[in-house]
Amino acid sequence: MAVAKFAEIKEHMLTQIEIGAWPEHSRVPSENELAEQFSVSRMTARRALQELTEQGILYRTQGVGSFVAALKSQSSLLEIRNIADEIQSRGHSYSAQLLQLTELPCPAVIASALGLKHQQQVFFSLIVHYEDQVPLQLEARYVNPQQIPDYIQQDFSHITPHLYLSQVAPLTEAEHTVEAILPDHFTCQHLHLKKPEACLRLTRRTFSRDGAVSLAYLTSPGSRYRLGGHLNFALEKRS
Amino acid sequence: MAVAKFAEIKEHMLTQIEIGAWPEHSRVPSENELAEQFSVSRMTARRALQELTEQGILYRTQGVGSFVAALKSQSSLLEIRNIADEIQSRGHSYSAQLLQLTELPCPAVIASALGLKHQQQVFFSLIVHYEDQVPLQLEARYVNPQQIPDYIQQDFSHITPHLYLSQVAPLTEAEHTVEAILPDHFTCQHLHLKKPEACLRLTRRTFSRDGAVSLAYLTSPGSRYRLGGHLNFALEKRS
DNA sequence: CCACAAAACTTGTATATACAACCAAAATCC
DNA sequence: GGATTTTGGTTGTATATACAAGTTTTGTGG
Repeated sequence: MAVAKFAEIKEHMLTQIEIGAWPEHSRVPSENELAEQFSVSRMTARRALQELTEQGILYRTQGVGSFVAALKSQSSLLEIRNIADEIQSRGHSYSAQLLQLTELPCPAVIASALGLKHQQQVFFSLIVHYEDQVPLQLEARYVNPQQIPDYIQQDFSHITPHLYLSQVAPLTEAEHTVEAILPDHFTCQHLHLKKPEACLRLTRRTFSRDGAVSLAYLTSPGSRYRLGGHLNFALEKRS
Repeated sequence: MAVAKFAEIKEHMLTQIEIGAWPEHSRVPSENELAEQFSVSRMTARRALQELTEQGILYRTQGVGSFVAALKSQSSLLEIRNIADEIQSRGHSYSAQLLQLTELPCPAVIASALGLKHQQQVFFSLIVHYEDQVPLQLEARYVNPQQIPDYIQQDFSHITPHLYLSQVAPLTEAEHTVEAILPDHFTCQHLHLKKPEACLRLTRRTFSRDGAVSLAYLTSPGSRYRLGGHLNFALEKRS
């Protein structure tokens, strides 16, 4: 089977929603109707409806029917984005300046976060990301050399570390913490802040199947950046 | 059927994982084995495995088997928590002080966020949350009176607005933005800050089936609070 | 011993069927 | 007209079966 039938049905339904043929809160065909239209069993049609529901694209009520969910929840998950994409999608120009790309002995905090031994060598990169020539984010990143041995050979003026890493080592998870801090002198300098102002610091630890890959500290001035737009957390509870 | 069979199987498997009987990356019973153990059809056993996989608790490989996923991804989603629970789960004492609970004409920003008309009446509450007598968060909340007409009659010294709202109007979505700000004088006062320091401001808009329910501004000092612990964003991409 | 084939087992997809639970609208009764 | 019951449609759960697709183990032939 080239492509699964339930996937074809999903495709079709997504298209209908995207082109506006099925507006928000409108009713979509029932399981039986879809089954007949696509000449499949009800269970197969059901699977398409089911998965779209899990993705938050439909909602269903027993005894009533299936409906198109509000679009605002759409872009939803998957917000581990590349800052370059993020800036460009706002229609602004992106550039970056590489300040450091070295190998250094691992500080204790980093070692425990990456599952390395203290003083073991670790890759370190320091980059400033600019939006329209204004510094938007200072990225300090530690990378596990056991998992990404070629990290230090990359040209990070053309590709962001995050994009490179996600190409080389498919992420399985990412762990975040967000803090509000007053930046030190060094950070202020690179972010072109005349005096310290409240900054967001996003700490991001990424994992692949084989363990922790990298630990990044992403610091952005509060006046220039905010996190989210819509960070949609899932509300699903374990059943 | 009191409780669905597939749910019982999930329960059993979750227990085994939680008590450590099935460690990380260990193999769990196959579809056929589960089907026999629980005297159900393979399709029912499959559903249990399937849903646990979608929740990130298992991972499966065709032709190989099903395995327990790494625990670090566990607590994961569902981080729309009650601040009272959050504090108490850290073993600290929680208390709250209600500063205001009124009805007022809707500012334009709030109106558009809640889908109300400008100057229409809206409920407003202002609360300080304390952890061990130290102010941890200032909560300013606007509530849609069309959806929650009884909001203003509640006793928020015994129940947090968020908990009350989630009981009355089941959330379907929540939208967040996170900013770093320097608080104004008023906020400093209520958070017992002698001088302004970097604060996290989480803006949370919640929705139920019928639209926007409430808009909350949650401000916490950066020195006392950080967001996440582990905000695990899902990496699932639409198929 | 090694290479290859076959078997056994796993998950993935699909079907046909049955009944339960739920809801809304239509029909009926009073 | 209004309350009640019936009916038909919808989603939810469960089963038995079949075959496809992938991996590992076993067996066989050389």
